[in-house]
Amino acid sequence: MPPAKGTRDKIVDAAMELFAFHGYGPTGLSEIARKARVQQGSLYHFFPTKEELLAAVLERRKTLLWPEVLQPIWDTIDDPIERIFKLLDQYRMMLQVTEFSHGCPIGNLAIELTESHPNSRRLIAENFTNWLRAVEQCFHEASRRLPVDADARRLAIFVLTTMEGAVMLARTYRDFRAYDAAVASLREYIDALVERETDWSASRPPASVKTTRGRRRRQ
Amino acid sequence: MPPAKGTRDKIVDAAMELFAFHGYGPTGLSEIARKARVQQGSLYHFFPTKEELLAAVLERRKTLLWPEVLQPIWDTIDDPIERIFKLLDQYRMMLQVTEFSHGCPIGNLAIELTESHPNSRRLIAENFTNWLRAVEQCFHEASRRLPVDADARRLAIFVLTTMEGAVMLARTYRDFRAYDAAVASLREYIDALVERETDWSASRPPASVKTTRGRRRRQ
DNA sequence: GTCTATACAACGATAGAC
DNA sequence: GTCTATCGTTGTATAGAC
Repeated sequence: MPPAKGTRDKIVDAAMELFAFHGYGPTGLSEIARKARVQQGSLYHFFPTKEELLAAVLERRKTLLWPEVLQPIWDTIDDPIERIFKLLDQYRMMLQVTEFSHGCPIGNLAIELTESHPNSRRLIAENFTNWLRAVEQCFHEASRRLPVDADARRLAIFVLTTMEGAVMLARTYRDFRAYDAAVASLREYIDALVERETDWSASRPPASVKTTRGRRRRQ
Repeated sequence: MPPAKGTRDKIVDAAMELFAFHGYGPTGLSEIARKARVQQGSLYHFFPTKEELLAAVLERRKTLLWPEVLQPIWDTIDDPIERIFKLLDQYRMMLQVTEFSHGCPIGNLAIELTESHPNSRRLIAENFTNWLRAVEQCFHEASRRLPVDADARRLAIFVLTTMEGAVMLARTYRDFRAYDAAVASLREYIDALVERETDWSASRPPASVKTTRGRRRRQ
C-alpha cells in the first residue's frame, strides 16, 4: 500500500485543479482546504501566503509537463510532426470532456496574473518555455524534412500561439469550429514546409510542381 | 463647446478602461466611480448589477471597433493584406506604449469570464465575430491573389488566434520575441498563399520556381 | 438623478490552544 | 503539525434623504 499522500501535496493538487477551472483570484483558500480535505490552518502552515501556494502549483505544473502531457503522446507516436498535432488534439479533447471548462491552465493564469503578480509571471513564463522546448525539439528531429532555413524555435512559438488562441476561441464560442480552423491552417503551413523540402527527384517531378498539386489557377 | 459627457458614458468609459487593465473581477465598483468622478450611488442608478455594467462595456467595445480600431488603418492603407498586418502591428504598439499592461481587452475578458458568466460570454463572442468579419472581408477583397480554395473565414480565424496567442506570450515574457516570431510565421504562410497564386507567366518564370526562391536544398 | 450611510457576505491572514 | 476562532478589509448591493 502506497503511503498516504502528504497534506502539502493534497493542498497543491486541490489548488492546481481549482485554479485551472475557476482561476486564481476567484478561488478561495477555504475552498481549497475543503477540496483537499485539510483544515484551513494547514494551508498557512505550508504556505504563508496565497501567492506562495500559487508558486508551488506552477512548479508542480512544470514537473508534470513531461509525465502527464508529453510522455503519453511520445510513447505512442514516433513521428515528431505528428506528436505536435497529437498534442494539439489533446487540448481539444480536454476541452471536449470538460465541456470547455478546462482550457490551458497556464494560459489562463498568464492573462489573469502577468500584470498584477510579477513573481508568478516568471514561473508562468518558465512553463511556456518548457512547453516550447519540447515542441522545438520535435521540429529539430524533423529537420531533415524541413527547409534548411526553418527556425525550429519560431515554429514552436507559432504552434503555441495557435493553440492558445484556438483554446480561447473554442471556450468563447463553445464549439470547435474556430479551433479546428486554426489547427487546419497550421497543418497546411507545416505541410507546405515539409512538402517543399521533400526530395521527389528520384521518382517524381521536381518539388516545385508539387506545390501546386491539386490546385487550379484562377482564369 | 460640446455637451458635457453624461454620467452614464463616464461610467462606461471608466469601467471599460479599468476592465482592460485590471480585469473584471479585480476592479471594484468604488474604483470605477472614483475614476469616472461620479458617486457610487450613480452606478446603481444606471446599472443595477456589476454584470450589467459589463454588458454595456462590451456593447461599447462593439461600437468602437470600427471608428477606433479599424478605420484609422483602413484610411491609411488600401491593400487588404497589409491592413491585416497593420492591425497586428497596432496591437503590438499598444503593448509597447503601455509596457505590456494593455493586451487584447476582449481576449482577457474571454478567459476570465467565459466559464463563470455565460451571459457575458455571448457579448464577448460577438466582439470576436465582428473582428473576424472585418479580417475575413480583407481576405475576400484579396481573393484574386489567393488560391481559389482559400477560405477567407478560416484565414481570419488563424489571424485572430495568432494575435491572441502572440499578445499572451508578449505579456508573459515582457518582450516581443514571441510576438514577432508568430507574426513572421503568419506572414510567411500568407505570403506563400499569395505567391503561389500569382501569375508570373507574363514576365517571369512559372510560380513553381518562385516557391523555392532563395532556398537551398539540404545535401 | 445625486449622495451618504450602511447592510451583509467573503476574503486573506493571524493568534493561540493543543 | 493540527485545529478553532476571529481580526480587519474589501466587495457588491441596498435604503432612504434630498
